[in-house]
Amino acid sequence: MPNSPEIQSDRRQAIRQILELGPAGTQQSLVDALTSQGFVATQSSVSRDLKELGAIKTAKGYELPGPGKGDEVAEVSGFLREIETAGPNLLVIKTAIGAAQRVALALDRSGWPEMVGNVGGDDTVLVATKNAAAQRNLLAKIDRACARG
Amino acid sequence: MPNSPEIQSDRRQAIRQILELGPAGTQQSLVDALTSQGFVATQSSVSRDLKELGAIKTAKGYELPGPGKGDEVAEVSGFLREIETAGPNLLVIKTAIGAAQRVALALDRSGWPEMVGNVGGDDTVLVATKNAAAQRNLLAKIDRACARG
DNA sequence: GTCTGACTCGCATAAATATGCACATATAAA
DNA sequence: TTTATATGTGCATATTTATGCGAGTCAGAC
Repeated sequence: MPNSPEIQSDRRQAIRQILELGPAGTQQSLVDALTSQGFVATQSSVSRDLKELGAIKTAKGYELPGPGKGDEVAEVSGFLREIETAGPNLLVIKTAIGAAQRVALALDRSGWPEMVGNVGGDDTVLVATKNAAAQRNLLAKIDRACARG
Repeated sequence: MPNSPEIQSDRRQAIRQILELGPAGTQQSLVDALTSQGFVATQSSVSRDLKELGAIKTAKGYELPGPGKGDEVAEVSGFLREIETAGPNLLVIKTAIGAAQRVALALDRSGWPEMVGNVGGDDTVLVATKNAAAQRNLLAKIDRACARG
């Protein structure tokens, strides 16, 4: 029983909030917490959500990386000029002259899993992604990072 | 077949070095890497080592938190005056006057798993640990952090 | 309307991780 | 030395997490 895309994003927002309060020991505990908030989800979905949110597992449980993860990209957002897809698994990012290396480095450090690798030239960065879905996600994430930066 | 404590610490050092090079996807891959370096270990031990090292699991695999984790404690090391054990699971930390709160906060943020909780007074912090082993480890970690700070 | 393609999800299960237990060694005490 | 206590380990397994697959839903094309 698939949900509307909205429900998914609401659920992920809820997970964010729960993790703000403190680490979640197991995915099951997150499922329970979500349930008590009226969300319906299984461990499977939570597993996928956590990956998508970029959560990390520490000795205490799941946590969201503090601000500073992904912010590397926000910091260079001023250099970005244009982003286009090229085929199903390549992004072409045009940057300010000479800024491509810096942008490429920031992307590397972001730790975003949909990115397989990238190369920075002078004013262009090529980003390889696993597939079209990853390509789409990554594009969305970069957009979001820019909105913040 | 238990090992001398030295082997354990060497192995953990080796794990540190391996993780410096890049994230390890699974614990088994770490076991293999260790084996090829002449260390004998099973997944069980690696699991325990990773917890002890404070490793985190990201979408890419196991990583060591960059410098900055545990450094919270290093930053307040100047306020520390004396550390003593009290029973098998309590540490009593004497600090500079008025600094106990700040030290307690730093300890909280360190994320060290052997710490169950702590309370800061004016010049004294009480730290509760699960047991004697955790007490010893924590003491060692604080010492190490101070050496750096 | 039907079709098609992209997407999300749960189920079942594969894969990975954590841990209780027993034993071997080390360490300390007597 | 002998004895007692503590620690580290592997094995076996419990627990937890990830994922292949099929079903359900939606949007857009026709």
